[in-house]
Amino acid sequence: MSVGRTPATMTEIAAALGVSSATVSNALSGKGRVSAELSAKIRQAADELGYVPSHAARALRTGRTAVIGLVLPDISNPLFPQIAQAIEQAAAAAGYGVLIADSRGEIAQQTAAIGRLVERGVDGMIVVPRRGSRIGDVGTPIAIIDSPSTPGNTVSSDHRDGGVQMGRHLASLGHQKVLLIANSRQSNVQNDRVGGLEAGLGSDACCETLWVEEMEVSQGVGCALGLAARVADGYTAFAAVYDLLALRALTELQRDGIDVPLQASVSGFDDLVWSSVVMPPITTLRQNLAMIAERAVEALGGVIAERDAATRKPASVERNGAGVPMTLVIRQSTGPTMYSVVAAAAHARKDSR
Amino acid sequence: MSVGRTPATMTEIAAALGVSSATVSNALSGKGRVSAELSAKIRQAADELGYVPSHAARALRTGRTAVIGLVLPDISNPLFPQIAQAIEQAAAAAGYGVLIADSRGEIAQQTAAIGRLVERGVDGMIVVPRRGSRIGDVGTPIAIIDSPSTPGNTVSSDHRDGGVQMGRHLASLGHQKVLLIANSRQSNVQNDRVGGLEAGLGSDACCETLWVEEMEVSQGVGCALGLAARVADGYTAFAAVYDLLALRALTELQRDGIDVPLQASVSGFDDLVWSSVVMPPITTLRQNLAMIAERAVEALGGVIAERDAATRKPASVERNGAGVPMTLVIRQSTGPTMYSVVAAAAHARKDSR
DNA sequence: CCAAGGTGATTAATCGTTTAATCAACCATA
DNA sequence: TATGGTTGATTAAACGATTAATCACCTTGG
Repeated sequence: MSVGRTPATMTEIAAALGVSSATVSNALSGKGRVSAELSAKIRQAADELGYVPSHAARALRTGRTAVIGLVLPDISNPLFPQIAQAIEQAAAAAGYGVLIADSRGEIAQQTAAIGRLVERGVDGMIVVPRRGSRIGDVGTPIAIIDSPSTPGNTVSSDHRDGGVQMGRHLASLGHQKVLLIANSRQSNVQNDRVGGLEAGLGSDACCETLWVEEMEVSQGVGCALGLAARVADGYTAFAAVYDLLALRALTELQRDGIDVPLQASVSGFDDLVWSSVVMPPITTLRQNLAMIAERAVEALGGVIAERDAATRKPASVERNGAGVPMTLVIRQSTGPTMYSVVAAAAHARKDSR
Repeated sequence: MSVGRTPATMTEIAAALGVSSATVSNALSGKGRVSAELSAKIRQAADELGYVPSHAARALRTGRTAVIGLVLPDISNPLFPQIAQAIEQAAAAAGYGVLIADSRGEIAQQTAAIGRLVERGVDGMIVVPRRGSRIGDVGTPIAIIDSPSTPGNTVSSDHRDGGVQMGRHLASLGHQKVLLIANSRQSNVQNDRVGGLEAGLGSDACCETLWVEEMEVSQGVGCALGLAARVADGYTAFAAVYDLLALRALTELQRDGIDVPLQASVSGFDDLVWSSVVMPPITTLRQNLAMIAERAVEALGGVIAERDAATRKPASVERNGAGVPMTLVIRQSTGPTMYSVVAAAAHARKDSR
């Protein structure tokens, strides 16, 4: 291949064609006034010489780096890869590179990470904030991916509606007594989902929410959730607020000899990798991360454009749009309660004979 | 805060102190000859004025961007977040920013992603290659994270030794008939782990390897692995080559009413998020990703330094070091076989009376 | 007293692109 | 034939840091 060559510069192209470098710049950017024929010749020469624009020079001159930062919270979040992938793809399509910064859980680290990105001169950044934290103005355009209830330039899934969908799904299967499993009351996302679930299940359903984080302070991290007892207590479904909790519930139930979904249904959120490979595969809600990423990048691009139009205000425009819909993925971890199954079976028996 | 200010430049510092900008540069970089007192004054002024070096200008002048690229394979790999985090941390410590590039599984995408990074002028890149792919010379320093059996400038865990550790652990629990569960024969990492497991279990153990990928071509993706039948067949342990497979095995066994670890043990690799929260928590091997990342960044830094010392060869130095050790994390998914438990219980009963 | 050497600072060029300002033709209109 | 407007290209000045070359000054030794 022709790799390894010293990449040609505009000046070289200009010299090769006997024109000025300004003309080359104009031709390639399509900005100034260049005759069509010369423009074509320049483009061709650029191709032949293997011209690669110098991002550094361009950044120096224009003050824009064409790089955005991606700040992520506790990276242990298994949804992270998908978000990162989606953002990277959307950013690449919009001509941006993506610089990552991990905030390692700590809120101070989040600020530090943002600072590092700013120093590196990113044009803007997309932040998935640590739950319960607020991002201050850093003089750089920011877009936030969190929950629609977060103020600011936010884009996110419609977590509440997702909850509603799942709630309706469970209700339609006949579940009346449902345990909602969440982790932290601090999380906007989790609260939205819980709210949605309650709404979707309807007012005649009996549901309680188990906040795992609180349970763990007394019983230790990774403690059993005591779900078998709940089943004995009449609960027929466990709706977790994200798949990791769903998995925890599923395995605990199975270990205690409870059949899923025959004796109890289990559902989650986010459709993480394992959700489809465990046995039974988990019913969950998938986020449209590609769309979220696109919107985030687009929103960010908008703010960036505005900002260098009016180089006055850092202008963190509030363009909080509608939430991106989530799609329900029904698998085998949810089903009718055993009683309805039995009833239906009896019904079928009667019918068939 | 003092954010939002126009960041001061070297020229401004120089003007404020009535010295030349070259002196400021020398003082701050500690390179040229500057008197100690002037140097101190300059440093102080830099602080007060809130000097932030322009990466763009520096990059333009020196040709080095202080950014490295991180190329990842199928991003769905749940280990990815941890790798990314570790790399980011190590890179930040070494003064590098990390630009991500996702190769979305496709091998062509991998090449494209690498190309994009090169165009952006990264100083080097760290590649976690798609399994079975080889990276060509792109005229940019590269470090690879894969398996010690990969040629090139590679750093990785000692997967084989990890397998040996797990094999010994299982053997010590009395397991003689073990099913190894892997996905693809193409993967160096998986092959290393399988080899290690076989070695660790010893020659008198009976073990077979189940290649899930091959099974799925005939039975469909996500098919049952038929482990219950294996248990009936005398298998007492299932050693998966990564945690996702272990999870799949665990849930399948539990669904079929087999008690883990009483009737069968299950083990994995990588200690992914869920491994500790499922019930029972999974025995696994943890990679020392922090160390791997450090070494990768360090190795890359070395190659970069060499390259701009001798601006001749692209010099992808072969500095294939020893594998980084993995650590065995014993949890509740592995235990003695039921028979030995029964035997031990009988033994105990006899002893106590 | 002069040459040699060291020290601390400055000068000026350079990296590659962008862009405002300028200029030379050329055509059309008064 | 001047005047004015277009068109197509050039000039030259940035952007901010680095660095080789130079310079002025001071010390030291012969």
